[in-house]
Amino acid sequence: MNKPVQQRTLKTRARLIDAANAVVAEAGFDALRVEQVVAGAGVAKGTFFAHFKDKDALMDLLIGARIDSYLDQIESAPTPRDVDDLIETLMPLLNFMTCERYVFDVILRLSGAAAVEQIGAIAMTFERHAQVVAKWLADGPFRTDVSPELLAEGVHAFSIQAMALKFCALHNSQTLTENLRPYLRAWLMPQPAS
Amino acid sequence: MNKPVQQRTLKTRARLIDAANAVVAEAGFDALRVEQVVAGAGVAKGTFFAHFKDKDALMDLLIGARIDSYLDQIESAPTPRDVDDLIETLMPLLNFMTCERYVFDVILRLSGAAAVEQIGAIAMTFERHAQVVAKWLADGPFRTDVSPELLAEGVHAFSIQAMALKFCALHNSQTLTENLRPYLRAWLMPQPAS
DNA sequence: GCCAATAAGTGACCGCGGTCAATTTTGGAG
DNA sequence: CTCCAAAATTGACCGCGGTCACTTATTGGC
Repeated sequence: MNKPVQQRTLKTRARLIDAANAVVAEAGFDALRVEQVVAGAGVAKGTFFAHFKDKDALMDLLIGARIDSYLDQIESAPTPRDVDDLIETLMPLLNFMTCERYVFDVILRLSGAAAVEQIGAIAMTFERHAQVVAKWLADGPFRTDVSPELLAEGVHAFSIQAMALKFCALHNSQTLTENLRPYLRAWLMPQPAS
Repeated sequence: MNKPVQQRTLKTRARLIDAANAVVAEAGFDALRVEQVVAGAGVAKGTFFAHFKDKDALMDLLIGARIDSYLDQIESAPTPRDVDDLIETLMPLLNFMTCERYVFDVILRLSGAAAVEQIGAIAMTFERHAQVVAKWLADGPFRTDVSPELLAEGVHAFSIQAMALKFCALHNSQTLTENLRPYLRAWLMPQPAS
């Protein structure tokens, strides 16, 4: 039984990821060029694509890792007591997801995997996000006529909506928080007329 | 005062759009190549970009026009009496928006204009969509504790969510309609526990 | 009808993501 | 140690969106 993966492979992969992180730190995600990454890692272009299916796969890794670290923070935060509390807890993540237009686009594009066998880091974080939020919503002072899972999916949908508005010239006069609050109030604590 | 736009310009533009529509009819939006469009129109590549800022601008026009025609149908439909009725009325539009993964991506990307002066066709249709739905929701048997405008934005957010799930391997076992129904029931007709 | 001034059109060229046949490196079998 | 098949790497090449200095057509003033 062969050692299935060589040491060299791991080293090259690490060099590519390090180089990519350096480029991102320097110039942001949108400015990342594959040629720059391979130059920084000291390998040929083809090597990059032997390690990553395409540029999106690298972005999935880089962005997914950061989302995951935000989720770590979120998971260790206390259960929010109301909508404002919930929003405040989510804000670091939402701010990261909208730090660049390009980042938001990549996240939307990769948040659903086309096939089960190619679920990426970002798609995983979305599952995790839903679970964390659902657990909160089951405990909190929110509506109980629908399942916490459905509520969490709604929080997700409205977060996407609010983030999209941030990039829209017609609606970006309000902050993300201000956009999100009325949605979540109406979603989580409805007061329908009798 | 000069005639600001020449006849030739309109003719070339029309030829480009015709050629683009022919390509789309033949092979779909995703397969459209600028080189194929200019070949079909009998002009040089540079001419294309004198008429459209980029390929997305052409897509905005083509896709926006189709969305608009679906909105015409929707607008002339009777006010929906319940959630299922609403979904059925919206379905032709939602089906078109998810006819190709590429089309959905373009719509998401162009649904918010980065600057007011460059609001495109798709962004316009989203405004129109919100107005049509808001008018319906004001009349129908739906919750009244929040404004019809906010309700309409929610319908939009959940529609996007349901469409995204259609492209997601983890959640595409249900149809778009089945995904959308529980969201809209919970959003438009909440029954919170007393 | 002629002549600038301006608008429209051209195509060679570039940037960058992605491919692949050829080459080098690796690690275990004999 | 030698050999070799699989794994890793290479870099020339391609596809395609987008640019721009230059050419060609149009139009209003004389």
